Amino acid sequence: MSNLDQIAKLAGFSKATVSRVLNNSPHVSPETRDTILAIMKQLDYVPNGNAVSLSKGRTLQIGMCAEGINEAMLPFLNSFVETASQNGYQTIIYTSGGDAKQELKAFEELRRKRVDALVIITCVNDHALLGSYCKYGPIVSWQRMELPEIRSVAMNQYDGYKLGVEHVIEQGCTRIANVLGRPSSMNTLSRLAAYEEMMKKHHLPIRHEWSLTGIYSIRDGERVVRELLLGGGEHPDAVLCANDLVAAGLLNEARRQRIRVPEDLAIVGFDNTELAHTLGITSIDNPIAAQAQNAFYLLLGKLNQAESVQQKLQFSLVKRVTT
Amino acid sequence: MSNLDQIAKLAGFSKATVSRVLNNSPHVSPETRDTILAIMKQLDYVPNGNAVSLSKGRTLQIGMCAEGINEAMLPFLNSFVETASQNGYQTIIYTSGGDAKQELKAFEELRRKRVDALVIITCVNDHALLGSYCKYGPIVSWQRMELPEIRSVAMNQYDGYKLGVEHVIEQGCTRIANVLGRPSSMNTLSRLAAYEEMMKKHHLPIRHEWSLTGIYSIRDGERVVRELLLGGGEHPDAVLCANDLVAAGLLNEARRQRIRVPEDLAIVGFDNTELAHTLGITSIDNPIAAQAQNAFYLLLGKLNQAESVQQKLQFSLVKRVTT
DNA sequence: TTGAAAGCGCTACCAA
DNA sequence: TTGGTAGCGCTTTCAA
Repeated sequence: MSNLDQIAKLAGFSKATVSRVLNNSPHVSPETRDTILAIMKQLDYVPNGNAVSLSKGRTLQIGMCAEGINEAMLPFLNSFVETASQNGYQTIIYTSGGDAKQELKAFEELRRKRVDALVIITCVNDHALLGSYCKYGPIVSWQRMELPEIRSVAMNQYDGYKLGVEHVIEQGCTRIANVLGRPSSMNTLSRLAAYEEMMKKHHLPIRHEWSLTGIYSIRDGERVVRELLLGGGEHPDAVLCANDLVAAGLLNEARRQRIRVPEDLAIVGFDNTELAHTLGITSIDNPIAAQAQNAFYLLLGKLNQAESVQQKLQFSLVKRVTT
Repeated sequence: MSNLDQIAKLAGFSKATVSRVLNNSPHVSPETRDTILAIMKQLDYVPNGNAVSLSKGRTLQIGMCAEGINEAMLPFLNSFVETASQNGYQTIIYTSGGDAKQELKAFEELRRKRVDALVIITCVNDHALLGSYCKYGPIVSWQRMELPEIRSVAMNQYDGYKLGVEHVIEQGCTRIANVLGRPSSMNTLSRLAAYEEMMKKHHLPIRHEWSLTGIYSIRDGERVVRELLLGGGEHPDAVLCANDLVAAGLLNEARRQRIRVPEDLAIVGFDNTELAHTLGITSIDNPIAAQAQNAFYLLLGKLNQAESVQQKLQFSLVKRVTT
């Protein structure tokens, strides 16, 4: 493995000049540049990334923090990784499995200067604690946060959820249930607020036992059918789901139980993923890839002390056969 | 931001001693250690990751190369990231979007010592070219490779596919179609070989127009129904799918077209993912998470010049309602 | 047990 | 346009 020193010696120039060639400095004569480039090629030279990072004080690496990666995050992840890459940044994944200690390691890596910035997909630590890491570098979040220091690129799901509630009401549903994710996350609270407002506006009854939380996956969705639709008493005639996975599980199990969709039960997903399209699930479109781009450019802006232009985004409802 | 030098000065010891404390060297007296640790805590000190990497010549980072991340890779990705993390290694994602030039950047990062090793999920460059990067660090692959230098942790799908073909034949199917992924990948070839062998063994006709390639996603699976099952003439009575996504698309579209499953058409997926479970798709179980662990330990072994123990793995068929 | 000093490989400032 | 040199922050031998 050759290094700058060797190149400099062989070419008969100083390390400084070789470094200039490496960094495309205009202050190098064409002949000198050619000579040096030739030697580099000959020795199969590439600069050592760690040395560059140490010297420059920047790694061109961005950390991505999540409990674990699932389908719902894929559009965000792919879009972020690609956007970053186009701008010369690599993405390091830190998954915590929901362990707060483990999660904190990602933030420590920011402090240790292994990454220049951090993007949170989901996090479990106290937000204020995480916010204290902002002094080590820019942090942005997908998950909505309670602090001003860590901006979130996610949209206020209040607006999106309202579309869903409005839609099933228009379809004639009156007994509307919510199947939600993390119990007291901002998204859940926003959705509940939208739900309650719409229900009140239309003078429909709000039944708290029809708002379930902690539902995330296909299997969770299947379980919901048993909890919400198979017991005695009155059943909901519409369910708004935490995401399309849940909606898929719900739909599948409902059909298995001979519940007619949408006649007896309307189902609305969230995010409008490929899965919703495939299974014909009505879903609320959430422009996730664009949010990831916003996230990256927000970080890049802070890294370069420049203002970054953010795309304006909005929700929309895609009606399919489940409503 | 404090550094080693400041800690050393404040503590009244040399940098060497401070470094020893950092690296848990036994050659430090307890009192010295305590003093130094106290100062570190007081100054909120953490070592600079880049400096450590440069000095040690190792980054504790492993690159992961893929065209893009999709659901099928998630179990591998999550398992790999977690296993790596447990062993002190972080994972950097490099996606190429199928662009060979872009993909090569991941391998250049190995050469530049930004990562200690590389794991290939999928790659598009010439294998021999990629193999030439082995001199810069260990490389292992999930996708099967044609070179001995880059070992693959994937299993020979010949064995798995045979289970599938055998199964549908046992169910009484005779007109068996294959829906495959990358046209001339080793997996596709292995599957075709298994198919042909089983068909010959049972004296069943092999119809090459019933072997489709380049099918990956749910939507692709939906398309297959139109191509394979809706035209005039004879139709297959069983389809073995590239993966569970394809099987899901196929199943869904078949039902939409009023094709009875499994009476008129048996469907077998591959990988036995959550989706297959949910939709009740018979699938061939592929222990992917374990393969990811094998991949990591293979790399770790080479990094530490030690032999690594590999888990022995095998396929199995999970029968559900689509056969 | 501790310290001095020579790396690790590159950047960037100041002179020339 | 080029070179000298002092960093960047930590590790690791060699001596003491």
